[in-house]
Amino acid sequence: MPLSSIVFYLCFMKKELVNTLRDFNRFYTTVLGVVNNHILESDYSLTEARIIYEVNEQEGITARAIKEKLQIDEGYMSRMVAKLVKQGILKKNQSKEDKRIFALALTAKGRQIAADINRQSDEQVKSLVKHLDTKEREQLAGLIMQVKQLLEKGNAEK
Amino acid sequence: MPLSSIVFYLCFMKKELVNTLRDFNRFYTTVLGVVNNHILESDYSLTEARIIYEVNEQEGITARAIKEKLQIDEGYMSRMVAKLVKQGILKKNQSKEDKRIFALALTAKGRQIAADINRQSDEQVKSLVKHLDTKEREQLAGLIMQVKQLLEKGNAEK
DNA sequence: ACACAATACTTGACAAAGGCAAGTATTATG
DNA sequence: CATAATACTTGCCTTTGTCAAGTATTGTGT
Repeated sequence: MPLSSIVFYLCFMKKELVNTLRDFNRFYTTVLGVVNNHILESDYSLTEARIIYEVNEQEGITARAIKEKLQIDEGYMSRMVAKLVKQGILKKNQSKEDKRIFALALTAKGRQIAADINRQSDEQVKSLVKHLDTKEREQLAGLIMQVKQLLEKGNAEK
Repeated sequence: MPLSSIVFYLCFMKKELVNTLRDFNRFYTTVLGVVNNHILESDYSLTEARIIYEVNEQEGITARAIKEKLQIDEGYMSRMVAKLVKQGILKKNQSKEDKRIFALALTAKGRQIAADINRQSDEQVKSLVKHLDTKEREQLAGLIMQVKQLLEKGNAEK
């Protein structure tokens, strides 16, 4: 039985899930704050980076879909898209079947920037786990996937 | 071998830790956004709530210590403390040995509010795991403690 | 076909949140 | 004792985000 499991067990006996989760949330709020503020050392805000990421992942996605996935205010979303279009990063293709809808896509420049942001994000995350050896990294990857899976189970966040 | 482990294994084969972690970060950014915005339905902002929490945890903590732990801008921190003092939630006790330092503490009202925020946070977190059965909850608690432990290992965030 | 509701997005006005740099008061150091 | 360092404050500013009203388009019931 590895030490971490023993530690885990002893801890678990004293705490309830809610306290554990809240503790984790506080911890991770700071982790994300640090990570996100360093991505921000690029010229794009966290929200912009997230939007660019989503469009890169799913070309043709609508502003509405992103807004719902990322929980962004509708008006703010609209402005962000307008700003990114103006900067030549995004383009809007109006649907012919429904003129209210715009399919979003990255321009060539946008794809370049998405790649940059990806690289920077990778760097940030790498520095987060730089102190871990191979075995611990594998462990961590497994753990967080399981966490996500459990939390997604009923909350239907894709 | 439980299904989740199989799923985990299959997933792991295809992804590297960095991608997994980044995916988790995107996921958890939204989770925390939702949780925090609901706490925010109380009259206090996330940052205020975090400050109140820290003072409640450790009476006599300084603004500087909180600022460093939560990674808040110094000026912003100062204003937040001033605001909370004005609202009768915090009090500042100037140290006699070093007049630059103020030991922060909650007032009676402050403790009341801390309790309210705690209750609301509990509710929020509970709704996050409401779909899980007892066994899954125990699992989750164990997982997140291990995640935190691994991430804290070299980053010296207390 | 036509009023009415719903959807997708936009815009204006505003407030909250946060960052940066200079400033004050106090204490530590060579 | 001059200088640096620490703890906190303040002014100024930008970014970020919210809310409500508005436009254009499409769906729905009669």
